[in-house]
Amino acid sequence: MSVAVENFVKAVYKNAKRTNDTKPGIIAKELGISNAAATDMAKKLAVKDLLHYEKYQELKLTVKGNQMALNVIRKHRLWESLLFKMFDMSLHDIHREAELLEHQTSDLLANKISEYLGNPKFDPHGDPIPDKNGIITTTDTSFTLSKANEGKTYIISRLMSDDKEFFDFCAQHGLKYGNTITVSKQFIKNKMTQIVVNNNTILLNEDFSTIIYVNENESKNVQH
Amino acid sequence: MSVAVENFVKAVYKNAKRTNDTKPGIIAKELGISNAAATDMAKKLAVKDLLHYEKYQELKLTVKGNQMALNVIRKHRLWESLLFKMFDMSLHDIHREAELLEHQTSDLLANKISEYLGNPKFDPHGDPIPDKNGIITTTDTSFTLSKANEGKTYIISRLMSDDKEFFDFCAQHGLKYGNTITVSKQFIKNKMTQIVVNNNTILLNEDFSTIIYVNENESKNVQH
DNA sequence: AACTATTTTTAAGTATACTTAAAAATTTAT
DNA sequence: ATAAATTTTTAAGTATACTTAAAAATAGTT
Repeated sequence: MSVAVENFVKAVYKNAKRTNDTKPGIIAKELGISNAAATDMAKKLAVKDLLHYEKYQELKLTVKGNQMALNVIRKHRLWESLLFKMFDMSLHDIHREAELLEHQTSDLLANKISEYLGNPKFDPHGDPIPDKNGIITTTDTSFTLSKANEGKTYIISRLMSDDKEFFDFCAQHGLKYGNTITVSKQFIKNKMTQIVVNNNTILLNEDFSTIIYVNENESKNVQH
Repeated sequence: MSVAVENFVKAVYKNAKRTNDTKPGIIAKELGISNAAATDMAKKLAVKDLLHYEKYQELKLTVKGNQMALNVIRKHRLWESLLFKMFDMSLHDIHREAELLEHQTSDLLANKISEYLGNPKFDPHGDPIPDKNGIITTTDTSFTLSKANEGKTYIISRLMSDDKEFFDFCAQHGLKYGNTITVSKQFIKNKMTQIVVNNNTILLNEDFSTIIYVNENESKNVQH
């Protein structure tokens, strides 16, 4: 299946995880194409039995479409894990490379990469990696920094973003998957979170505190 | 530049290395497209200043086209080197993966891979890897097995093929880049070469003895 | 409930990378 | 040297994945 198809299916999958209003417009915005193109593609994918399409209704992946999305996501996250482990590159660069490589990777190679890495369950962003059957076994106990408690210490479990500026900020301040941070203050009214990382105090606004996910220090979720 | 363009330029480059009759037909055969499509593409690439095109004449890459070809070949051979090192996969499978990955790899990532591998000068087939400026410094002293001397021992330096059957044969008999083999007999009249690998005697016909390249045992070319 | 704004859809058109069929030129063989 | 074979080119057409513009339907607002 083509890159355009895989990306469309992936975008539908990801959107459906977040909202329950997955219509062509949102996907178009996500992929940077026109609404017309998205509607067009949706119709074509319905013919290929990748999603259910009815005029003006929500887009819903079929079982087949779901499998395809999970397979692409698996490859993306495996590539991120491999590149992160092997090379000194920014998470943002790694994400960009994985975005391309994910479409040109055989199942065989994906399995080899997974095996090499010890079949990891999370990528460097903390996102779960579906297994070869598309199954995500991990129960995610993490929550956003904005909901963390003052005075407590946490472990970063996800950096949920594609934004270069965010990753640059993270890299600069030691905000990295697996690292330990302490929440020194929650400014509820102003929606800011103050944290301590590597003995540096940083103030995060809502944009950032809601895309950084953490786990309790003693969490069972730290299996790598 | 698109995958089709990169593959076309690469095919022209490779053909020009072998023959001096690089016309659309040969490229078409190489890429598995029609002659018409090859002529068409040649015209388009001329507009992009990637090759010189004149009706019925040979296709000749411009400096820009040459650079593009070398860049793609570099990425291909780096991927082959990396996959060969990391994973237990057949050379044929590795070749197929590299054929796809080569088009989706930034220069940055290519450099990272090269660095990680210690900037190798040869890939697992023994083919030279252009450096980041497209320069191939290696002087190749290797020759085909068909031209080797009876009784002498050699080191395999290139397996020049894309053919799965050939690679399966190689894998089965220990014919691998860097391995040592002895030529026990040359059947000049019948164009066969008898070799000894791992204490096994194998008879190779012309098809195989002309795509297996070797170096003298004491060669200076064994720099990895 | 009706008007407005937004979204979705349809329709028509574009670029890329092919295809087949036939014409034109070149190459090969006698 | 000329006919036959092959290759190259041109021409017309297709599928994919988009675009813009306008019509149709839905959603939001008062």
